[in-house]
Amino acid sequence: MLKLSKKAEYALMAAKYMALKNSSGFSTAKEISESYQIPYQLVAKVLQNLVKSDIAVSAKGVNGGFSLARKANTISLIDIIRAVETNFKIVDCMQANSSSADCEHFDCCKIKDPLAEIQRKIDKVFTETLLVQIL
Amino acid sequence: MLKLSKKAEYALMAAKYMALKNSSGFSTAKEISESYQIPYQLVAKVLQNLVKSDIAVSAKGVNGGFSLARKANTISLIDIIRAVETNFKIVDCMQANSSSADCEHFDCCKIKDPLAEIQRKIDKVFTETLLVQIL
DNA sequence: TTAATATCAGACTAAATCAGTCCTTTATGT
DNA sequence: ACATAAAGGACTGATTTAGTCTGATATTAA
Repeated sequence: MLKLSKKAEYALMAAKYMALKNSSGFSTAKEISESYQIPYQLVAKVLQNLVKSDIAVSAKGVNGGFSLARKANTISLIDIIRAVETNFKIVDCMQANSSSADCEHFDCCKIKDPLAEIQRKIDKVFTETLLVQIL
Repeated sequence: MLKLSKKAEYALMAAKYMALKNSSGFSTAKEISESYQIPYQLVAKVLQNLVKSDIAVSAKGVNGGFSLARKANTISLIDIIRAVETNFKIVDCMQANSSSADCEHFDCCKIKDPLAEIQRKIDKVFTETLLVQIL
């Protein structure tokens, strides 16, 4: 269906929230969750994913929270989405080491190469759009 | 996850099969199913969808089957995909008449407009790729 | 040093979607 | 009539996604 997951949506929203808050300290998961009506646990997970991918930094404890690790004009949407989506591919066989194990049509498939080109173009769209452009 | 459905894959494969067969008569669902190892019932449904969208024509009975309604250089991939996918949108609120009923963040959502632009670019990729280019 | 706050992390459940199957009907050519 | 093949609807099972629950760890402030 070519739909983004909720995790990807929440990641974009959370990144935008932090970018708008600028350098004025940390944003907590609770704060973002309540501002955007996103389930707390979910947005918390997403924020942790952003930290793991070095898009955000975190601080534990009182007055802690999350903030962006870099400026919004150095973060592309594909960075954010890949932080929460392991398999951002239009078909499974686009994966790096895919084989006939991933697709029963692997050998007789006639649309692999054209789809790879489309995949490349879609990646390009998300790569070229920077966080600063969605503020 | 931004993945194409199997139906979309099968539709592209079936369209390609018919295009390659050129004007030399009909292709049956059974024939395509066996050539590409696609479940018969599924590819049959997909072919029916292509007929409904005027991408293919069909003939019942002995010697019947399916063939393309137009030349491969006049059919874009988005035509084929939309024939089998009702909701080809990266987020639900991209739907024509969407409202807060479709998204609990409809009013507080801060990423709708940028995503609409991305949607437009993705549509463009599929619109500009013609069936003839995947043969 | 205790209480409150907030991230970190993994297991788990529920809901939704997708893929595939089954069955019946309708139409066509031999 | 009979074989073939599309049309179409209902249904099931599998997979994926969304969301929840529970507990641990780290930090600050009183």
